[in-house]
Amino acid sequence: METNKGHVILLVDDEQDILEFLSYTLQKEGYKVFTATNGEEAVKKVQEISPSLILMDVMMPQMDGIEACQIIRKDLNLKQPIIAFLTARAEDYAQIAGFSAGADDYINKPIRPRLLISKIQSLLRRVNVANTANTEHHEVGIIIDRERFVVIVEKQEFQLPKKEFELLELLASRPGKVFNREQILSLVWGNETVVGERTIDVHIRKLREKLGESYIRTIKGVGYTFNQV
Amino acid sequence: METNKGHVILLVDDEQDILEFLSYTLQKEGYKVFTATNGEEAVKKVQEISPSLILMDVMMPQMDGIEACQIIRKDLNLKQPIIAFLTARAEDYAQIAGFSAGADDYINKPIRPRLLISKIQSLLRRVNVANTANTEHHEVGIIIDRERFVVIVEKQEFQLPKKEFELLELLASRPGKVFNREQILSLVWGNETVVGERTIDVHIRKLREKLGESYIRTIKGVGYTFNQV
DNA sequence: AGCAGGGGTAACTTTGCGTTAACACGGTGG
DNA sequence: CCACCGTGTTAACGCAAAGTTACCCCTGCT
Repeated sequence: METNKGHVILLVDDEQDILEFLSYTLQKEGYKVFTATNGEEAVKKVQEISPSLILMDVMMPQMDGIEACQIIRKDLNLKQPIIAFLTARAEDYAQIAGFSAGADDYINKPIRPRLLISKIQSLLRRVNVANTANTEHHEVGIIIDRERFVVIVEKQEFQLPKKEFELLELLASRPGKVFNREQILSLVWGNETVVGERTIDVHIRKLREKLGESYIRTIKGVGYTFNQV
Repeated sequence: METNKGHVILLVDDEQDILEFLSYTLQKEGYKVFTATNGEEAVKKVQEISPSLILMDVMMPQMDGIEACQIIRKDLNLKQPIIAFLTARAEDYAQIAGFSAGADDYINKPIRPRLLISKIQSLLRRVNVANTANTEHHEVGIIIDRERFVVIVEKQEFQLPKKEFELLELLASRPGKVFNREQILSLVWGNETVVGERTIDVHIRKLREKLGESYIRTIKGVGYTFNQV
């Protein structure tokens, strides 16, 4: 899936071994990877390369991850990246502090590569949605907030059930693109699960009921698309 | 960083060499350092100087660290300091006892100065986080006081048990963010401990019972979130 | 020993999401 | 004009997730 490629990831850890290992793993997946060995350096790099995602150790010399996180979050000139902390066990409190400092997720050491990749994918999917949503939402008037699991349409906030949310998230991730039923099924439901075709219609119906008729358009014989304009 | 300065640290160890060495290291970083050579002395000093942080050896003559820790924790008149034990590696058991006596962390000997500094910074940040959290949550109508382990909702004060407190603390650390069960389990319970899924529900229930129904919202199939507004 | 409270589990209930089934409707081609 | 296809719409049902309650074990205190 070429949507994974091209994302810029910043790795921050004081241990060279870990940096190399992760760097290798992620580059193999097609990401552009940059590194830093402490918080101070990380903040500088963020300004230079404006990454989509930061994977950062909590405990580091010079400036630790939480402090760096706070600084990045406060800088309104930055394109805000997703920040995930790497933590060893027994640092529970640091994790909590991490959340209140503005972290989006955490990943526990020791790192399992496969799990890491899949977490990264799901984190980066947010960006697609958030970005397109943010840029488009002025025109479209819709905001999809995955973190809070709410959708805001014309200043009205909706709390959608899981599947409806995921479906909307998919469609809105690329406004104008027509998703066919096969794609929708495999992206929202997954490749294994087999459900009847009518299921999609029903969820579309519920979405239209809540958001209004104008957001999702049917292309007969093809699929559905999230309305631009 | 300015926030580090001005913190009062109490060192407790029976070996004069260590006291001097640590004293020197920490003073160089800008902390105000006091010392004691046994538990008894430590307890007295705490009352006098009311430190933010205590670094204390476990094994000491007169009164050992664990006993001193218990006494300090029980004294409700004290501004509760953060307590970290200094331990040799072979004292695993003492560490466990230390946590149940109310310790916040432990630091293994031999002490690596840089690591020590960074740990201290992260420990002391708790105080800051707790403080900022207090002000933030005023809007929400809830105050979470980590120092006194107390939650205040609409002017009513609650003494929560540890697990309930930690769970609430996590959720409230980022109002609006949805935490899934996996995250909750690993952040509140830790990664190794395996507890049944229903355990979370039960604690959520107890919290709702005490705080009222409106603070914690369930997002079915996703997780829980602390309500804004 | 006895008691109290925290923490966890087990078992049952409740809820509401996701899915299906059944039918309606409109366009299209034979 | 009607048979068919793709989709819209609604109601109903089953099931998994969350709620709830009671109970047990452990620890600490008296």
